[in-house]
Amino acid sequence: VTVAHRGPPLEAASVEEAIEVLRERGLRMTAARRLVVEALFAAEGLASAEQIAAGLDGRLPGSDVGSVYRNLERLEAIGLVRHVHLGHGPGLYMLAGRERAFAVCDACGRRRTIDGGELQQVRETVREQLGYEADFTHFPIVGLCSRCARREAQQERR
Amino acid sequence: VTVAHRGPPLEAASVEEAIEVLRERGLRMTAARRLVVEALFAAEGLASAEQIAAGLDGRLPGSDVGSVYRNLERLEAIGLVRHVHLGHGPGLYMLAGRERAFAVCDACGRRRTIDGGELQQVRETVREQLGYEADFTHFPIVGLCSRCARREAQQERR
DNA sequence: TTCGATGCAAATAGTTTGCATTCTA
DNA sequence: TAGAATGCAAACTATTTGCATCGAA
Repeated sequence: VTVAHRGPPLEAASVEEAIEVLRERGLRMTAARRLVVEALFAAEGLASAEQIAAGLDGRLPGSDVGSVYRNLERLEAIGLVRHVHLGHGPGLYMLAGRERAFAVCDACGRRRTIDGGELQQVRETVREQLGYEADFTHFPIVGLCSRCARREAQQERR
Repeated sequence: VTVAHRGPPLEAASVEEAIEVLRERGLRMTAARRLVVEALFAAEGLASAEQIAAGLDGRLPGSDVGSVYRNLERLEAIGLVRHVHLGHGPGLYMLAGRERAFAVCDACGRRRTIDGGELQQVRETVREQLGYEADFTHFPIVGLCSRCARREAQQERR
């Protein structure tokens, strides 16, 4: 299953920087590995293992899915990469770096990126109410976006 | 994938009541269907499709997994059942009824049930901060439970 | 020259689906 | 007795793993 990385995520600003981190952690630099890292930078957001293996639709060389999974796992173990589950599809991978969460609307399905700062208050409230140090980076916040909430309220009024 | 049920969940206090609801919704009552409902009542919490099909380890007759999935889907569509994804395993099903959420600790893995009331404040904060009408019933709140948070803080101090 | 990493294929887990048959309403 | 639901098996999606081979350090 997933190897949880404890401690702060690693921030890599470029492919080269990420590769340097890999080396420091004792991982070898190979073509397949480089591809995974490049794909994650190129994706500018989220990508599934399948997409990475396919070279993001042929934009990059790509490689074997099995190896992609193994590499994502290793990169995740050292804190360079993490993944989210936004719904019922495949897990989606991203560079760890800055804290970012997601909100998915139950009605329209649109998803929104949430900056870590926007969650400070929410985390504070969760701490008070539940005594939990919440981390909203693995699963999204699911619910109704303001637009859909408004629409649903209207429909009920009829 | 999942058929989202919109509107309030249905509360059924007993197997008989649930069956009545099924009938009202035009669903036929069959042995396999009854088993799914009985299993969910007997589970007193969460159960996977596989577990239900196995009759909760032989305590109940059980039936075909495919049919169990189909039935869970139908029951979910009418709002009698819902499911959660607590981690990387199979989806876990429960009777819809009362609002309940889950919190899972990243470190010790323990999970806790959260009553809907405990989340009012949190939902309020999410509304203020993100403009979202959050629903914490599909994915758990992940993070560190107070005990593990304390332990981690101690270890860092060293 | 040694292991770590790869590619390929097979295995596994979870879930969905096609179809002939059964059974409820 | 029409059509909803079942059981069984096959298909499918996401992910993991065994193993012979390759290549980075």
